[in-house]
Amino acid sequence: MPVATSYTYKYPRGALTVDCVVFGLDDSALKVMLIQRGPPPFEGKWALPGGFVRVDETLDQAARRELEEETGLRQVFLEQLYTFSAVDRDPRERVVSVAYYALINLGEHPVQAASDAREAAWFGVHDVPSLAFDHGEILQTALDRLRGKLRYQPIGFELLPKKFTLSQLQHLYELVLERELDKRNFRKRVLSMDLLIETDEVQQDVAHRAARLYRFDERKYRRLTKAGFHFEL
Amino acid sequence: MPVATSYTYKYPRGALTVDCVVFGLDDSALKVMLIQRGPPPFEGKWALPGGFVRVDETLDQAARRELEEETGLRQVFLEQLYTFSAVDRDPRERVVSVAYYALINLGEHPVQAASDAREAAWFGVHDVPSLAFDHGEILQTALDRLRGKLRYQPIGFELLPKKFTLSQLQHLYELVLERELDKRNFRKRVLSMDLLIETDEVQQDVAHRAARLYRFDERKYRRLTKAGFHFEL
DNA sequence: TGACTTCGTGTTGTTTGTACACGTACTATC
DNA sequence: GATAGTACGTGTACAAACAACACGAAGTCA
Repeated sequence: MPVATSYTYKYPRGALTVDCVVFGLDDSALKVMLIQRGPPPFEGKWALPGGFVRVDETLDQAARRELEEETGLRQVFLEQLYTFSAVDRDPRERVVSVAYYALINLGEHPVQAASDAREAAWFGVHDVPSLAFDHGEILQTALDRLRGKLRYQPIGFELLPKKFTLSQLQHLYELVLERELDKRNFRKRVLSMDLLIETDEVQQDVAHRAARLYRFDERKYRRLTKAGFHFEL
Repeated sequence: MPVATSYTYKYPRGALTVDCVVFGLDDSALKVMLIQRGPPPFEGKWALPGGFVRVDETLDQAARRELEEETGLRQVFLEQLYTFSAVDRDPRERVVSVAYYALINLGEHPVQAASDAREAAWFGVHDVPSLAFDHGEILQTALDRLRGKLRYQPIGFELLPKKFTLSQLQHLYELVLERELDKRNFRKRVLSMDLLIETDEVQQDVAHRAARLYRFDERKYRRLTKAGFHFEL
């Protein structure tokens, strides 16, 4: 550890943080993970997980580090969203924040209690309390981005288990896009892209006829993408 | 002016800059504006216009200020692109840069010589020299974004004069998307959106039959957008 | 007046999108 | 073991959108 206890610059510098909007899919709703703040400002309020960027790490690294420190999540889909810079967005001092969004499957990524004992919880995206800082605006931006991207990039699969049924996939699209889709037409389109691998397994433990499980063929998708293929649902 | 000559913090802080990718449309090609660097590092190399963010301004404000200072451009279309944060992207010290892209019409926005005497020039986007810092990567990201957005947002009009011909519009799409479009089909689609206002003027000073001039109906576009309309070309 | 350039316009065949219903497989309960 | 309940998996027909394609008219210039 360096002994230095302060750093001096010729001009004032704002601080730089990352904030993560973590989306998860419950069987019934699209959820977002929030953390209850300990220290002021906004003590006790809910906020997005995030924190200060260190001087020797990239923003992606910072986002992944904070995500793991505060929620235990590792190796998730994570993408930069937007950089927020309102001068008074943090009441303490100037803070610019680079927002990220992450997509995880709730079943395969149980969220551990945060290591520093702050409480983490899932909220339905249409049922979040008032948030600290400008995190409400960040969340709204993330939702818009997710809705936009879902149509023309295969990011929805990040919200599902590796093996999933076509009904689960359709349900996910209906939840995010907020409109109903026709079952037969949806299946026709999805399968016509030829990017799903039909496994020989079916759903377990359901109280009705079990549906077939599929996997997303990511290798094939990447191959096709390089050849100019354009995903769209 | 404050008397203080230094600012001290408990932890080291990187600097924050903005960089602008300014696209302009010449009659024959899509161009990008570059500035020749004076001081080291990368002295004499071409780079994107940009500079340090002040502690009391937003990123948008910083981008507009730098754009005006270095190129004289004001009141242009400007949108945040991405934030670049490779630890060694600036050899002097840690610098995180928020990239913006701007779209201007070359005829209506002649670029003045930069006030601080650095040279500014336009380059065809496929004909740029090796750039300072990671500006080559930033430019490539901006090009990808422009190509992607052109399809589903009416940003192309920013590159044209207020009154333009359908051929100019088509030409722009062909230049950016890098493929030929069918004239009759293009016109049919554009006009069917009913967002262009036919003026009673025609092109001037051309050595052939003059084409009719149109204007983009931005008010109507905004109105329709609020009602759920989705632009697509 | 003739040569040259760009403008502006419709139709047809093909592909894609959309609307729509029912028998089957399996589980749980009585 | 019969029955009720639930979600699964499938095809067709009509409408709309897309793609391919050519030529006469308007205007300038020499």
